[in-house]
Amino acid sequence: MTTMQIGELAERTGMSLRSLRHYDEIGLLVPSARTDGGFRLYTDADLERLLLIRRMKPLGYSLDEMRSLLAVADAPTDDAASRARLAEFVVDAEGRRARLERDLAWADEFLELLRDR
Amino acid sequence: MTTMQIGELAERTGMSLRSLRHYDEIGLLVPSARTDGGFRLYTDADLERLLLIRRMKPLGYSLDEMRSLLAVADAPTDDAASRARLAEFVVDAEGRRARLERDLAWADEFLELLRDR
DNA sequence: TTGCTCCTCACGTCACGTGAGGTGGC
DNA sequence: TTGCTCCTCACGTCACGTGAGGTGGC
Repeated sequence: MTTMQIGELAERTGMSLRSLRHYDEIGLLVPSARTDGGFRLYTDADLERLLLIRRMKPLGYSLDEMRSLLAVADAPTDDAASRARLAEFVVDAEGRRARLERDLAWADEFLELLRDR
Repeated sequence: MTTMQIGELAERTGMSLRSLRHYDEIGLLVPSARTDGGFRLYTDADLERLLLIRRMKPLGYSLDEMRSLLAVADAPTDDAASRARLAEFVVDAEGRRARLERDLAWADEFLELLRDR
């Protein structure tokens, strides 16, 4: 199993070391292993999870909500309750997506105004 | 001169009362007047300024940066130094705009993954 | 006069940033 | 062995949220 230290994970994802340590502290992204000396070791699965987190950030989820969503996404697909919760998340995410697109439109209005000066 | 109280401004822009009071505290958006009793009174010009602020928010400016940018935008157009600073802001804003669009693309990746489950 | 809207403290929160002081590993 | 990377506190910051307790204005 190939692993990487926190610095490599940070560089590959553009996240800060502090953010990764924070995600560990609150249990959002706990490294799969540690060296005897205490260095965090991340696997490719950890990297994938972090990329999911990174994709969720623009939608404005709190770290707590991300943890819930990842828990539901990791749950077995044949569990009815989990499927229902997942469906709720999708509806919510679509609302957030619409707001993000509205934000982009606002930003473009701003750029137009700025260029017109 | 027609004015409005903080509640109306909040409702018309979707901002919280607390945010508007905060913008007043730090000098980002100071109401043009107050009643004798101390109620904030906002003009249409104040509303326009707030709409500008709202358009800047998605680009991730700090409130301090917004204040600087608004100061430059309000400066006379024939001042060479101001024009130069404005041009810098435009370059910076375009970089932020690109990042925002990248964020939207990431969000869409997330939605795809979520729907595929 | 009654509510509804507004006011000012002032402490709390969320997601980290930023040193300080110390140690692990190729 | 040297230096670069990592570690854990722990306080600071930014943009507000959230009461508490009190007052203004149609």
